[in-house]
Amino acid sequence: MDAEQVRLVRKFNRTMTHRLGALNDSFLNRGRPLGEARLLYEIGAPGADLRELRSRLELDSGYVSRLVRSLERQGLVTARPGKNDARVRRLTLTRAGMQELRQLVRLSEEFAESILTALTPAQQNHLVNCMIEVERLMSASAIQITFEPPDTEDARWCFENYFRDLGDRFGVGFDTDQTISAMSELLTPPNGTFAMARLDGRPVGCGALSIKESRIGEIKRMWVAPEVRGLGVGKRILTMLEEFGRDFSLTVLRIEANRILGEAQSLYRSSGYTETEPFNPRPFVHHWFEKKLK
Amino acid sequence: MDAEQVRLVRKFNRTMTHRLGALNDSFLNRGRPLGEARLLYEIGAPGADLRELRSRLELDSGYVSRLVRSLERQGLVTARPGKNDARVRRLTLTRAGMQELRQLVRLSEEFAESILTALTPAQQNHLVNCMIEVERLMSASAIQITFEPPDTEDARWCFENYFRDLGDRFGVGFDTDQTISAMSELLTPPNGTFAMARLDGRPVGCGALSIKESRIGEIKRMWVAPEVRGLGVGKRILTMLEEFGRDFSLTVLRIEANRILGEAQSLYRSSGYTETEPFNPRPFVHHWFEKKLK
DNA sequence: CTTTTTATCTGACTAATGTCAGATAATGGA
DNA sequence: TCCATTATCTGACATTAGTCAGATAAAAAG
Repeated sequence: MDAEQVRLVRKFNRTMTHRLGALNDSFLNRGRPLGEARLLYEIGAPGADLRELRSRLELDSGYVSRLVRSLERQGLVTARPGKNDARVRRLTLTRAGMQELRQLVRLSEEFAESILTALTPAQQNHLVNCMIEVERLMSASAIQITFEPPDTEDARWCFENYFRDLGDRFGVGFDTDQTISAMSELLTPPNGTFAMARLDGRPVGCGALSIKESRIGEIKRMWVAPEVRGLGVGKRILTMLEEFGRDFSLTVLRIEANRILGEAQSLYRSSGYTETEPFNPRPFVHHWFEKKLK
Repeated sequence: MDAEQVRLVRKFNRTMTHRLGALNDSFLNRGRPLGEARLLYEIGAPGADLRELRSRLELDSGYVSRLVRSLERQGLVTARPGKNDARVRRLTLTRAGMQELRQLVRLSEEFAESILTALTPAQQNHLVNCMIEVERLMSASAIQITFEPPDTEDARWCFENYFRDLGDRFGVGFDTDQTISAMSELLTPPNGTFAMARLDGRPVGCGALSIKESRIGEIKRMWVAPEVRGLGVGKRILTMLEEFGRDFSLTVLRIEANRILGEAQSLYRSSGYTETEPFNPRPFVHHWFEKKLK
């Protein structure tokens, strides 16, 4: 690891902590405790479930409870039992709460503007582009990949995106609902497995492995969200699936690929997969890869 | 102001606050209150004056006093009266304190490394370059320019840099000491003024105006630190000096410039200065500018 | 040699932030 | 129906963070 680069990243972290700390203290902290302001901000215009806020902000349930109570007393938030599940409290902003939120948003906008106005238009553009790159590249390290059950709402969301992407590229609609539900058992051990990539809890990619005849696994449904493509997420998912394959003593992994997804093909090739005979001719599949596991 | 750009800057602020907040909470906060850890980190290997820490971290003197006391009790820091000024307490880390500091540095390095290792070498390079740009461009809005007395240590430091820059470009040494001390009175109202640009308290630029014969001011010692060049600091200093000139009913401002500093010349031209006859022929001066104040 | 300023310390507070162990009620599954 | 689980609430704490008004001593100014 290049020590100079590490130094520069640390420097960046320090100055950003300093600058953004100043932001949070002076802009969001207007007469109201920071915790309350943050909560108000996170509830936002569409409202939110208390449960969700707790996990998003990683706060103690008792603490959140009291914060919400305080916001209620100030007439900024209303809490009512959820429709589907009466245990989960649904929080929405009152009219006064919306007013406050707009105030907070305004302050945060002013801060952003104060950064931009100091620059020429060309510099503004350059700054924003660099920010986008920093965000994108830094997110790579925050992406976590874990094995998960394939029948959650998030998994379903990934599958839908996977099929939509396919459909977009081929100009064909895929009948997702049927395909998705049929899969759930096949993608659970010992029949197979399902890996999901998450960024701050939000799904941003997935991949599945289903075990066919003895010792042969088939990798499918590899999908990576557009905003994190090029960050090596696909490769990491593939590696996890291969490890699972080894643990289950598989000897060969196969992948189908189509003509259009060139990135996918080069991922497979660079991961040691070699093109073989069609092992399972199907529509929209033009290439067949396999790799022997050691 | 472009709303989309403002949105992107806000998004950047949010994700960075989130990511770096996680860093501060989980990495730097190892069994010790964050305040103490920060202080330890700021004292650092070379030690620091308590006074300096107070202003750098913007903390209440009572609060710092107690934090230091706590660190002393833990055997991490020793405080002794300063050599030059026995009021100013000099803080140094004990052996155990150094150990702790190394621990903190190590954690922060690990965090930086975890960001980099997720990327390919080319991406690492790109990320670091983007970070540098973001830091640089964001610092523009944090630079504050104020009128200050010209005989402080910081002013002196700026002057030395100014003369060093000149000397470097002409391959000549300037006798700074004599020139600097003689100036102090000329650059204080009503004889003139002195403006200093600061970034987080650190001087990063200066400019002076001295009032000559009736109604004529001469601008001199315009200097901008290399790391913030191109951010419009020179222009802002110039504008401040012009405002001062108007307040003192000056009608004309003059500037001398030399052949080599092309950036300076274009700054003057773009600020409405026009080239005139030599009003004060001197070595190393090749261009004379003036501007009528309205 | 006074007087003022500066740097720090101390005591007395307050508010914010957070933690933990039950209590309570809705839900889901056996 | 009964039981375990889940989501939240409540009370009782503890710690952290921060403020403010003097007190004290060294240094600088007059």
